[in-house]
Amino acid sequence: MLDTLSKSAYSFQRRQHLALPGDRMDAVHRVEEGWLARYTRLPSGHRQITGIYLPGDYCEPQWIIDPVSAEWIMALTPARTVALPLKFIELHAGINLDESRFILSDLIRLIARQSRLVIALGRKSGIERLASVLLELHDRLFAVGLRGAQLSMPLTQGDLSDIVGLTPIHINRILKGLRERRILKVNRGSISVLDPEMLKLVSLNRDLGNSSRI
Amino acid sequence: MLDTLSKSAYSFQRRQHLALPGDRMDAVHRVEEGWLARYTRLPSGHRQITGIYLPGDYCEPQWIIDPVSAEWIMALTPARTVALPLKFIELHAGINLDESRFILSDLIRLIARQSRLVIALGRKSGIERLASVLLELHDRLFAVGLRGAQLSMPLTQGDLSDIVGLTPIHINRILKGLRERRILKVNRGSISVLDPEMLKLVSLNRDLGNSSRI
DNA sequence: CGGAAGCTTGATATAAGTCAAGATCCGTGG
DNA sequence: CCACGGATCTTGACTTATATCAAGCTTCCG
Repeated sequence: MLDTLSKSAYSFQRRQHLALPGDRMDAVHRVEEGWLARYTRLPSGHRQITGIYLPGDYCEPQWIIDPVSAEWIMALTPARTVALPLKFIELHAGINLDESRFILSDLIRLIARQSRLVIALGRKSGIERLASVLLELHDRLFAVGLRGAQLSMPLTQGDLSDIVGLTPIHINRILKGLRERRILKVNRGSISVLDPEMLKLVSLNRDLGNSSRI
Repeated sequence: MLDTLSKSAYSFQRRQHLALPGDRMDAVHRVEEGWLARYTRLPSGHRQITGIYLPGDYCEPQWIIDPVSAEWIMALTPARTVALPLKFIELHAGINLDESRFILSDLIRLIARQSRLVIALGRKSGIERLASVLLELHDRLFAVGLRGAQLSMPLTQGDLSDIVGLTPIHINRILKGLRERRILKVNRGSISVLDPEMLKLVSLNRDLGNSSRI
């Protein structure tokens, strides 16, 4: 009973922020529906997205340790979350141990995802980066049981460019190639993966990615 | 007494590994001396460094939550660490609370550093990336009280290229420019920051970085 | 119906990579 | 003590991936 009382539902419109840098938070949010992003703005005005939260993820699990937001957290689509107040998931209090363990293990996944993004941005070509990111999102959706139409990814070409650090124009050209090769289905504001195996190959192999001349 | 008994000292030669991916760890290491790096290898053979550990840092604080190493951990210089066995820093056990809090707050810093690296790799030019990374390392060294000669950074141009995701050749050219502008002192295998304020400006401003024609 | 957000494509510019050749330093074995 | 070989650094010439600039198109929504 305490448990249900302690949780409350939130909903966000597209582009609405869940947190701003410096905000002191009193809850970790579990995403029920929709997509969120954490991002930073540079002096140049550019935006870099440093992580994506999907349904089932805890949004900013590190708030369990330090409840101050370090970045902007924004809904990429209309979204619903459940707020899990920090006072009910105190680390050493012996209450809600399960929930706190889930959150901490999500924290591990967050770190692993950030590492993979560093690797993609540091050492992969444009097409490989894009393929890596799309494949990872596809697999994460699949893993939480979202199939069929739900597997379509509500990302703008501008969003993608802010994840992989490329120009929207260049994203467009890469997507064109992958669409023509029947690896992706690309609509305005959404992308779906038609051929995950092929996408995997593209994400790994520079030469494969480049060969538009087959 | 228990406390001293539970900690043991390790030392590593340059290039020696502290952990390999998949290793099950039984301790978090606190770095006493020297530099360590976490990195991943790509199919192409390239290496991407995803983080640097300096004296005072806990090496892989996430092992407190999941004691399986996700990446290679290697000494960049001869290094000494103290191993803090996980069984003595059980999260919810109420023992060694202080140490466990330190480790967890280090985890937060790890995430923040990874985010900054993503931002640098995604949205900054070569010179800005290099400046950001060098400045961050400089500031971290300074913050733990390493001054003077200790502030010199034992990084090879190859190491730097694997941090910022650029060719060693290109690193060399960028360093040349920064050396000529008296912002850095560059020796074989080590770099020191002569002018942190200027380096800060370079790390923020694309135009400033480009202007070799002053 | 109009305007904004998003997408598409072409032409050109530029940052960074690649290839090539040496130079310099450093540890190690004879 | 010296010679050798490997790692590291340096520089030049050329190539390529990606950015920039420019223009127009499409879809959606108020």
